[in-house]
Amino acid sequence: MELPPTLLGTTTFVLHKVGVAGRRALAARLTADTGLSLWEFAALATLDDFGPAAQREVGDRLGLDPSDMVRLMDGLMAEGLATRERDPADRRRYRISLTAAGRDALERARAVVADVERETLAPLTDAERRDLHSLVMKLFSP
Amino acid sequence: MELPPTLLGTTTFVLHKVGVAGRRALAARLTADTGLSLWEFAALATLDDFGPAAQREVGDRLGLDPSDMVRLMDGLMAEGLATRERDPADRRRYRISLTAAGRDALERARAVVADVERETLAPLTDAERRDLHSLVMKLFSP
DNA sequence: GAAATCAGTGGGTGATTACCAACTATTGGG
DNA sequence: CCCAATAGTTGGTAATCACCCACTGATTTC
Repeated sequence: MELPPTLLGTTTFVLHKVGVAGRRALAARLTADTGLSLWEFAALATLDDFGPAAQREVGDRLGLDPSDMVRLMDGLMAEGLATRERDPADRRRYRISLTAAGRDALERARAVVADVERETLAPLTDAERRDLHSLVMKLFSP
Repeated sequence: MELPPTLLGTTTFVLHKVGVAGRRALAARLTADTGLSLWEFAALATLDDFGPAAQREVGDRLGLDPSDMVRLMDGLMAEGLATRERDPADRRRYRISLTAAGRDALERARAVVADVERETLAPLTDAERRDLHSLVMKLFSP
């Protein structure tokens, strides 16, 4: 596919293409190898990185609508990866915790993610990967 | 929004977020300032970079389905930005050409794109922008 | 000159994403 | 004690994207 120079010269355009392709590869391998969706992986990672939290808190961190969080969490409960208990201090909130199975799934998912990451960044040297990461982090504001 | 380190440490994740945000900003400003969609801009740029071409050829370059190309081109015709003539050498094909208005719209669009590009890449120095562009180009295969 | 191929067209589908409105229950401030 | 705000839930909608199939008219291949 010979794209026009005008588009190839636009960093935003190429950045978007590469980002979408990377995400698709990641999502495909993640569901194939662990059965997790990207959002499920993100939620598990959030719970592991920050510890048990209310549903709303996880949703806020990930920028996910509360109503979508419900459905996401329903899935995690059904698969036995997390537990949902009412917070005794504030019975409106849940306290979502990872189960042992959840931590296990997360570990496997991390390995898959690292694997796909290596593949999609294969054209770059280690130094270039670090450069790329620091550059996109500078652009990442919200 | 304090995202979990696991996600922030994943280049693909940050790359995708930045790419999508950039594309959204680009699309919004483009339609606001010129009335063009991103695809319309891409099609105009393709026609300008490579000269008049068949509808199918433009679609192939952009990776767009033929049936979607029809609808895209219909829009460009309706706005008077391109003309559609049968190729006398092969009357199955069209010969799509830019009109003067089309070239004009493209010039204005280019300026908007350069403008938005400057804004979204503002956190980077000129050298860093060049680095970023060459890095993502290395990752851009198809 | 019949058959296979190709450009363009019309009319869809299904997945994804990202929302929104309205409701329950619980809580905290005044 | 009452009222506003909050956490969670249900049941949607709208936009976008990336397809797919069947068809027409024109061309190439055999």
